[in-house]
Amino acid sequence: MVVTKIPEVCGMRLSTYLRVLKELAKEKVETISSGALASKINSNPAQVRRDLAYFGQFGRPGIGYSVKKLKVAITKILGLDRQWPCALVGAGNLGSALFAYGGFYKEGFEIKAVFDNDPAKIGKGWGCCEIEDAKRISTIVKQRKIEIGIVAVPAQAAQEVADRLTGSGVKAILNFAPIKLTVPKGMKLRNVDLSIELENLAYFLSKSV
Amino acid sequence: MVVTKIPEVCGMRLSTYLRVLKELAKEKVETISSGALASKINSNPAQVRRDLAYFGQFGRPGIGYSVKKLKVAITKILGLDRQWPCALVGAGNLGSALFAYGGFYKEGFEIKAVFDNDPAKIGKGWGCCEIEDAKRISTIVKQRKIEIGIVAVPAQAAQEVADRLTGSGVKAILNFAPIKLTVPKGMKLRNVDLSIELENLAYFLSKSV
DNA sequence: GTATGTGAACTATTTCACAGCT
DNA sequence: AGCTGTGAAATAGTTCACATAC
Repeated sequence: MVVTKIPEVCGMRLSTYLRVLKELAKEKVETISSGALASKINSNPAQVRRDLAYFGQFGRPGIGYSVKKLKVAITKILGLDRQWPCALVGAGNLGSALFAYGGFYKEGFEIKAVFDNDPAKIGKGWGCCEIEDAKRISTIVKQRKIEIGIVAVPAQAAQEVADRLTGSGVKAILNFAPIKLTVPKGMKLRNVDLSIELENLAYFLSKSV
Repeated sequence: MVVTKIPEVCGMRLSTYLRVLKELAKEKVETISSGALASKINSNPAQVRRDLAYFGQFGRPGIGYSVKKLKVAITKILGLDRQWPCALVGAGNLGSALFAYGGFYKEGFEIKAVFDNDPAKIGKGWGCCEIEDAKRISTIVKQRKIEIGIVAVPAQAAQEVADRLTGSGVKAILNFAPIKLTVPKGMKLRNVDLSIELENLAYFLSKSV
């Protein structure tokens, strides 16, 4: 196939395919067609086939896709065939929720350090981690070869945290602070903004009246 | 202007514009150009002008946009000029974080009820709310005229919760459970999936190697 | 018959570029 | 001069439809 630009959203969809495939694997389903896969999520057969075709030829005409093989293939495409050492900054409510949320660990995202700047929290044991002083981000990130930073601090502290993370070699940041972070070029940044999600609902509700 | 279809992502961008405008209003800035606004977020002047033009003519050639007027206009477009009664289902870690996160209330999203199915939690006071039995969702949602449901329960409980919410007149759902919810047509659904966000980072990191 | 992979058609969205207003 | 609003062009992404493989 000719080299084609892969749409930005494709990665996101691969994640959802993978989730379905894992479910199917558990149920011992052996093969699945693009149509059947599409109907399990909000999609259509052509979209599924196209998305997969960007990365190779995984299916067999007349048969469909081998659940097991496709699962392995997508896991690899998404880079989930390895561990990703993460640091969580912010041990407040949101930080706790993220830490407790088991979903990360399962996919290879291992929280190797937790930081906060509240003296009352520093030193407390937290699962396997001990909460450490945010001042020590640089040292520890380098030491533990952390690659992804999760920013769960208030807006006004977020940029400084991001600077420390990027300055210590983190390659990507998942930002929960409701602020636009400035990061060096080449750094991957994703924002999850809870207010904006709700506002978006309000927008659609208002429109449809 | 000719009636044009408004891109899906436009609402999301309006939210970010609004955030900047609020900041500017605080700083007593009176007007701003599309270029200056664009440079404050990751955008460009043409995009900003186009987004605003979908909804009317808010700017003045040679001058720019009145910060105050544009703020009011976008607030209205996004449906944030009113209160949105919300129900939070799930009083676990994530639920707590969402409840504690003040950002909602500020924008008119008022959490009018909190539900859980854990007997140890039911009855406990939680800020102004009392945690109520998830069995009572229907009654209370109707009673309090709740319009938006926030689902912060484990995946296996999410569909049932969603069914109860939609069955009691909720018009939109913000879903944090890592599962594809099925909702009646016309219902607005947004998903925030923490694992998928992280997976997406991993995907981009893997690609760029 | 069934289902893939993929050019080609189509649709959506962004960006250019400029007439016209302040 | 500076900046908006908007046709038109360019780019991105989705869906069709069919040759081909099982």
